[in-house]
Amino acid sequence: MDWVLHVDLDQFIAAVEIARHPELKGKPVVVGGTGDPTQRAVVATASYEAREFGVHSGMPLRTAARKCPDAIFLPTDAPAYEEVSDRVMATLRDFPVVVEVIGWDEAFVGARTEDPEALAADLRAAVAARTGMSCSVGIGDNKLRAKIATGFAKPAGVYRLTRDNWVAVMAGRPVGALWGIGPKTTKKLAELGLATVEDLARADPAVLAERFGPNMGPWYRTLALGAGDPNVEATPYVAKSRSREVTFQQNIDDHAQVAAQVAGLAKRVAQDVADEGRPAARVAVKIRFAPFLTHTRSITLPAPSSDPAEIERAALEVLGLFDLRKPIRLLGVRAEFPVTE
DNA sequence: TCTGGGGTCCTAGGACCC
DNA sequence: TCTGGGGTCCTAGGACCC
Repeated sequence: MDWVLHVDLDQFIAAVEIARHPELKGKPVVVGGTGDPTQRAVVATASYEAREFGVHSGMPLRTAARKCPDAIFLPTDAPAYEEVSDRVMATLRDFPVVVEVIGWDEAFVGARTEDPEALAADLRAAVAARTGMSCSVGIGDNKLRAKIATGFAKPAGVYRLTRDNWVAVMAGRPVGALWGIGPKTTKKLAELGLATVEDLARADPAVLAERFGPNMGPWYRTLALGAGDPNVEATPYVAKSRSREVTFQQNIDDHAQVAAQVAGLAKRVAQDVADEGRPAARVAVKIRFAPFLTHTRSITLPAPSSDPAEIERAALEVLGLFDLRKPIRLLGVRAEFPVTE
């Protein structure tokens, strides 16, 4: 029968660093930003040893340094991770399966087999042999179940989650265990008295629609039932937008400096748009004011354009829509491609 | 715990048109 | 006078994910 496997590399970024610095093996390693834990940046990945101290992805480096003072801090090196990631994905594609890449360190694998555990073991062995990377594999009858199964497989394991064991495994777990329900939605669901997956599965779709909208509300309930997309597709990724943003180590408030930064980001975005070979239809500017207030303004271009001068001009026009009296900690520029193409 | 960078999708209100 | 109903586009913001 048809299966969805979710392959997820274990502590991927830290694993790449440890592979090329073997002396780090067994030590708490934290990768993020420039590797300077006094800077404004967050943890990209922490090794399992660092996680023992409560360090996790997304945590400010400063906080990580406080929790784990002996950790080794390393800068993020995207090209190195991309190179290893490409080799992992190529390894998966060597199997008679469909591979859908969903990030540097994970992919869905669609396969027709009578023994998905054997396939998972073969994938794990091939990835380890070809790249030195350890991965975990979730087996499911759709993407949602496969993805959640991986959490139970980690580290370096395999786990199967299907309609047969969904209720037994998931019913009592908090709604946040579902892929697509984060902290904010968890809180709102709790206000409706819905804390567990079973609570959500039994909830009235009309009540959920009232609270979360006509699509999202009922969709949350289908997540709780374990419903998901069973189709794995190898179709290449087509970007809908390209963006660049920068957080300043010290807030800026000089208008000329702000305009220069926006122009610089616009130039980088314009290059990305040119590389894409498709014109942009909209240009947006994002500003995060101190302490942490984020606003976005955007305009539709008179006509889709790949012209760097036009994209820069549009970004500066959008910048003019903001009230710039507060200090700024982040600036971003985004170009969006036309919806229909 | 003073909170990156790069994305996606959904919601909702107002404009504008018939 | 104080008023419909639907459709689409534009824009801002929220939430989530890796």
